[in-house]
Amino acid sequence: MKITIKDIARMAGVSTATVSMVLNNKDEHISALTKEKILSLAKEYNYIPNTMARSLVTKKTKTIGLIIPDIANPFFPEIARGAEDKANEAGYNIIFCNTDDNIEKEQKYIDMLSEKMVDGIIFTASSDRNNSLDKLQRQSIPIILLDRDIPFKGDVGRIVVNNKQGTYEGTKYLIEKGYKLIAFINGNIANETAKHRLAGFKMALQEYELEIKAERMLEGSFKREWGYGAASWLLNQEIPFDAVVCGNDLIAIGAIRALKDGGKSIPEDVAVLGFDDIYMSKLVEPELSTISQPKYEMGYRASELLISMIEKEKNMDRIIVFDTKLVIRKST
Amino acid sequence: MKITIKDIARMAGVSTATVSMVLNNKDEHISALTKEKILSLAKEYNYIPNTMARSLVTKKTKTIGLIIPDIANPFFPEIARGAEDKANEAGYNIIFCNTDDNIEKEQKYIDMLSEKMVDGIIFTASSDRNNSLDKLQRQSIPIILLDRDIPFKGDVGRIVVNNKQGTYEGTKYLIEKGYKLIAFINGNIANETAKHRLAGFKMALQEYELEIKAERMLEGSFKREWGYGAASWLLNQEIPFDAVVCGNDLIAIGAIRALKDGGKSIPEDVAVLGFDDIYMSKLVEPELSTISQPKYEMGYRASELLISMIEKEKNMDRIIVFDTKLVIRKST
DNA sequence: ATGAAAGCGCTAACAT
DNA sequence: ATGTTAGCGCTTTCAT
Repeated sequence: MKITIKDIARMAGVSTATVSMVLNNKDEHISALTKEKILSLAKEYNYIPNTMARSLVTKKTKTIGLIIPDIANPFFPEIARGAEDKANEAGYNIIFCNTDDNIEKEQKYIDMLSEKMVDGIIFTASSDRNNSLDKLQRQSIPIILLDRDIPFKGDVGRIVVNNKQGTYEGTKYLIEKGYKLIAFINGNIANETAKHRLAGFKMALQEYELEIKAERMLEGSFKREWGYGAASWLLNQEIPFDAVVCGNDLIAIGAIRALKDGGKSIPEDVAVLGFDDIYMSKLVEPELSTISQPKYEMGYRASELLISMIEKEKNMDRIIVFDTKLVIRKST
Repeated sequence: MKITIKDIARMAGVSTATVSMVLNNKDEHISALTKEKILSLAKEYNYIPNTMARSLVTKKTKTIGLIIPDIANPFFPEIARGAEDKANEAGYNIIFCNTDDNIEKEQKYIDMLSEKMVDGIIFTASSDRNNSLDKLQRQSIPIILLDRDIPFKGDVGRIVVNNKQGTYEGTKYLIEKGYKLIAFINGNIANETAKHRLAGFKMALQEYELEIKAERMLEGSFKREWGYGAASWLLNQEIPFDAVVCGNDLIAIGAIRALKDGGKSIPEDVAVLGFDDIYMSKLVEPELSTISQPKYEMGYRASELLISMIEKEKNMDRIIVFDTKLVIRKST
């Protein structure tokens, strides 16, 4: 049997307005006595405010939506954790949604979230063929585009990492270490991220006047199985290579396995460089060198930016660009 | 500028009641014509129902809370994914919360969730010194206790795995393979889970009349660092052992590393058995044999049970016990 | 087949 | 310092 401000008002012999004010600390002109009375009554009867009722009038729900492809993909848990931590600090809750990069699911979730009147959305968009964003904008729900920087001209916040710079530096490092025949196993190139990573790779080769050979640049998906398949293919085709930079760590982990199965030793015969720095990159053997993204912080800052947009703070940058960090372990 | 049923009612020249009924498919006695009119108006103006207003009267929010220690812990993403998938199928959203096994955070989240009027909560409880559950029960919010089966006499659903049976079978397998000096590196024994896993281990030793030596049973935390430390200690103390079963995979992965650093080869010198079957157990070298829990399904069934409790279905079991499955890979 | 009206629990002017 | 009132957007009897 839930108790409401009405009940408390009756018991305290005051109006609901008074109770509401006290309970929301807008109590400048409330006498200490009634304040006391209300507070103790609230405690005694274990009063729990009904935020739905509040939200209905204030138009704020203190909840934000987090739309990602898949929480079970090792790249996302840390991001989600960062986002949740900041949200929680600021008194917000997070509703999380897994889209599997499927546009219909994205649309459906976006609809659900806007029905739930979330105050804002953090969105890892699968692609830009997506009118959901326009829909959201029309409702003027603040949006943060996270990780995947799709072209969208609306007023959104962006959290991106400098992918091109990342592979550029990683590849450069390899070149300066003396590797000359460097392959690139990419994820799905429909993805902006994949494009930028490839661009950084090429840029480094160009700068050092190394040949950019198509047969050494493979494109597939951001999965371990693809990394395994691609590296095996390179081996089977007897395409010469002494290093391979990978679109992400999962690909790299698959590639390492294929290389080892093919009798290569790492990094002596072939160096392998990953991207992301997921938890398990420290656990494979040899430990994976990788281009690290600050995942936790990306999530954290995404929430932070979103909340500042929600609360209409001025003068903050709408775009935060993170630099990657080259982490050298044992595979290069 | 959001549009409401009131607007639609005005435009269609009908009452809000009629609009509400049509939009909720309670339209048995509504003429096809007005139905049509309302539906097309709703579409044209891109009507989005305000679920807060709805919830205020129906007392249902179609959202459920998921309280776990840490989404960045590799054990939880799959569970969360399973829970979210089922919730989504049934039209529910999930609010997720990370407690770090910290009681204050648990309490705070539980309060937030009950203010948000979630329809139910899936809860991985850190301990039973916790009156939050009573609080929830008083509000008659359905609860599922997931994974950690704390003693609580209220009316809750439970999703548990047969931990004792798991380590029993795993240990038995090791014994039958000929291992005789089996160590056990456990997590924090304050935890019911840890207790049961230890009990299964002992049971197997007993059954085969193997000595249960205290020096071979270590207790720490469910972390990789502890696994490394514990295995190193065993080595340094020159305590004889030819196999080690671990409280979870993270511990096992740490132990493998320590053993390798100590010059042991696995499984020739020492066999290592994990528990959980997290994603990365396939990636370490040698691939980890482990006692597998059906994490995705546990999450999925947790949502399913919770939703059936919310929707007051009868005759379903309030407790679902999952069996573990011994997965033999290369480390044993 | 449709409408009128009450009310969910709360906040926010505006009065007093 | 506190009360009155209206209303947020919706659902749900009960009438008609």
